[in-house]
Amino acid sequence: MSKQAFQAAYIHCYELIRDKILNGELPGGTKLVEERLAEELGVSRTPVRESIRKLEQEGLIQKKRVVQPSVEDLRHIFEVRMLLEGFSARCAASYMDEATQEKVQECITIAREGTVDITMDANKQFHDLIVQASRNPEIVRIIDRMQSIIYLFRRAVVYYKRPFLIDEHQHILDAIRSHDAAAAERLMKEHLQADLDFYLHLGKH
Amino acid sequence: MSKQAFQAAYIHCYELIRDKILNGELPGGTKLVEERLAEELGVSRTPVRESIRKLEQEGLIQKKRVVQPSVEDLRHIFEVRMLLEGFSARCAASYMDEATQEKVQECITIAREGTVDITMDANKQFHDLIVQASRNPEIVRIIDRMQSIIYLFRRAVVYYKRPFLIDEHQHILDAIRSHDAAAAERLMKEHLQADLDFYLHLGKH
DNA sequence: TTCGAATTTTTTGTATACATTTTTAAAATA
DNA sequence: TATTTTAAAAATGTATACAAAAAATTCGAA
Repeated sequence: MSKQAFQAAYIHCYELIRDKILNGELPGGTKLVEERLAEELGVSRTPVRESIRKLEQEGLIQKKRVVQPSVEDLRHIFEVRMLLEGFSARCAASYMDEATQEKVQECITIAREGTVDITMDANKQFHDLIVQASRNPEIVRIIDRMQSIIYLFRRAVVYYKRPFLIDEHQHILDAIRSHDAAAAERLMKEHLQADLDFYLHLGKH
Repeated sequence: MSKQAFQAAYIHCYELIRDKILNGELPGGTKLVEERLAEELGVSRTPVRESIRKLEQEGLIQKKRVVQPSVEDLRHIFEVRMLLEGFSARCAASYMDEATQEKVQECITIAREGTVDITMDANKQFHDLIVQASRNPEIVRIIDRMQSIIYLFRRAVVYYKRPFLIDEHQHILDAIRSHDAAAAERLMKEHLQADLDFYLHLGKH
């Protein structure tokens, strides 16, 4: 049996609650009551409490309520993404090894043909690999922390099949492969801006 | 009596433990034992536990031990600072109103003549005001989260009286005042790089 | 001695009870 | 009816007890 067969309850709770938020089972605005969740998950309030605190730190919960990110929130997050992921793309153009470039290419290929879920995963992986090329754990952590909210957003984008999204990914990779740092950064920023614009436009309906 | 006269114990604990870490009473590497801290602070383990979790999220504690940031950690943090504070300085050149510019000027003036503690506060305030000019709460939050580790660092820098530090602040403000966004960003990045270099050089002794 | 198994001690994780605070609902007054 | 007061309930914060896990120590054998 694996050494990790047993998982502390509070970690398990954290993941369960997080998933409930991300898949919409706990929609934005819902008040999280410790006792109710405890009963639902079959544990005491203690681990639930810790989970909620952690989710609060991550920004998915605010004042015991599930966050419903506003358009402004999204703008702010994307501003940070453009800075940090743009920088990461620039690094990738200098540092990323061939094997990783191959993996990035696979993400693009898979995303072209997969189901919605597979495409979402592949697109996330695409960004993750580039962020990791920054070789800066702080940057990785910051982007990771925003991931949850980005996730809620990305779901909508892929669901509506934003045109050119995957082509843009390909262009970014091409720039990285030809070690054109300035182009990689610029293309990444434009790509994120397009994502954001598309999303904001959707909100108009 | 004010409505906030009473403070939840876990908030109080958080602040006390945090201060103990920042002022060196709990030096890097120290193992934090819930029960001992609880006794020391005169509360039960419950609020202490929550405080530790929060400090873990903030990066001041890792695996129950007080973090001792490595040179690499510092490099990574400063890379992020250069990106985000550089951007903020750029924004400041466009958006910062005159009243705030005045406040920034005061920070510089105070820092020139104050004691070590006053100078530290003023320098922190200088950076805070510029970060706020980004008008992006995400950026403010990220920088704030790094503040604790930055604080430990800044203490050393001011203690050893890095030359030109305040002059550089003045140059940045001048660029902001003349609405030269590119210069503001460049000067801020150079300033942070100089800070980092100075610190790394100190470490060589 | 040195290594490793076994045991003790320490520390953490969880449940539960109770106190305090906040929220909600109800009643009473203008 | 609207608004404030008061009472009720619900929810959170805290302490404490116990169980499980991790760490430290002891002991014996090579």
